[in-house]
Amino acid sequence: MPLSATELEVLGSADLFQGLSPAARASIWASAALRQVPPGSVILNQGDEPSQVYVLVSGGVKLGHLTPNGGTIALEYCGPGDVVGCVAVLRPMPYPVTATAIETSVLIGWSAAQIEACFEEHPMLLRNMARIICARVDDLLQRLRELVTEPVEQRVARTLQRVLPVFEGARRAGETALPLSRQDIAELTGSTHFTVSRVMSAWEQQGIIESRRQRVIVRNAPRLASIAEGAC
Amino acid sequence: MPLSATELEVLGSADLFQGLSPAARASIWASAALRQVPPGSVILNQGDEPSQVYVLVSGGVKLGHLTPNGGTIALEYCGPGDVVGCVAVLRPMPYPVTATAIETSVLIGWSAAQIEACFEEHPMLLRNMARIICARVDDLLQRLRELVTEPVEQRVARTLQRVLPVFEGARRAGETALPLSRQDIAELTGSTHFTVSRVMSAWEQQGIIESRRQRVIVRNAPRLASIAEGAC
DNA sequence: CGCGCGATTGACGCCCGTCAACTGGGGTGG
DNA sequence: CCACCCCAGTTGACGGGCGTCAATCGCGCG
Repeated sequence: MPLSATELEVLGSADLFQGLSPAARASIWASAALRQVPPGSVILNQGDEPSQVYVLVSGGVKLGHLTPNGGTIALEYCGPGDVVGCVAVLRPMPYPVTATAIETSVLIGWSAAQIEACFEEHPMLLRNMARIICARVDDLLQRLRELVTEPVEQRVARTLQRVLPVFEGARRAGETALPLSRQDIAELTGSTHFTVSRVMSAWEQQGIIESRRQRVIVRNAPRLASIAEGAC
Repeated sequence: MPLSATELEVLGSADLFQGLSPAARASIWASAALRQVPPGSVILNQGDEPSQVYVLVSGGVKLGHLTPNGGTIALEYCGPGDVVGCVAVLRPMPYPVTATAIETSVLIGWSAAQIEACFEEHPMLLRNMARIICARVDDLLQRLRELVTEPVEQRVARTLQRVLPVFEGARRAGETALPLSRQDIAELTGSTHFTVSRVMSAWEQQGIIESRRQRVIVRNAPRLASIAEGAC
């Protein structure tokens, strides 16, 4: 199955392939396998030996870390162009997260050996991969800081801000319905769906957001931003 | 100033240089500058533009992240062989942490341009760097999980366990005095020195640890491990 | 249309952060 | 060599944020 023009455009603007010549890109993409998955399916599983790296072409993927006591910590919601499984292929250790499709998604993937070969042939690919992982370090560090220093309300506000661009497709601002349950947001903030519900109920009364079952619409983004920055 | 035999041995077993030929190592080390710093001096500062990467040859370095409200989160205590500043050189963003010497330390360092040249000539160096950053991702992820799911006492136990090997030089087990104040441990656990003091007072009464001013000695490591694992 | 599951709301309590006061060990200067 | 003083550590009191549990509601998919 060949990629469509819009899919190729997505790949072309993906961080992983920046600075590579068209020829290099073509060669790298040629060795990839295409995979389409339905919503809810698991793409790779925490604890498994790393075998594949993917770049998301279309759809959406949730990265979650399972805790020993049955809870889960949501790490990131990925959109088109994002890399999935990047931390694992660079070293022989089990995947630290589980990746689940939240909608019908198309990915292109490489086996560990294939991506290895690409690294050898195109050093820039490895550079890009390293940079992407550095971005993840920054993100985790920020999350750690927020968890230690900020109350739940502020973290929820930050989370909504952070997730918004992922789901904004061609939508206009103020009209994007985030497909997130209270539980999803709790996992993103390191909290519980009870506390999240209380926070969001208060916001809805103030007109900052609007919410239906499993859906959140941000109505007053500036106000949300000020809460995220700590203005009470 | 040339490196001593023991210093060369430390560098040789550093993760960053694994898989490189003696010739490659010599070439990489030749382009490095040696730097010696007294205790308490700042090696690189959070927010500065990244200019240097270092490998710690001897001594000890603390990596801390400063929060907007004046607090600090301790990320890691580095020992000989560890890389300092690795996340920053791979991309043009300010250092996310401040590195401070906790004792007289010797480091070898490269400028961004120099390390760049080494990457080009020795791809394995970049591979190793990427792997080291992946290890940091794992560490941050684990810290995040602990912060969300575990009470302070458990996190303090984990912290002592984690920091012990850094300070164990040629010491025998059960005799290593960790040079950490209550405040230091609080910053490592995302807590306060009050709570840490309470936890450690209880432990001292049970003979698990012994403590003096700015010093902690683990007397009953197995017991500490069981607390770290959540056995109350 | 009915049922299942996500959301809401209240009650309760505990962990731990905050503030204040006190103690004592050890380094420094006289 | 002693005395002073600074700062890390200790301990108690207090309160609030938020996790936990239980009960109920009601949207929306099948």
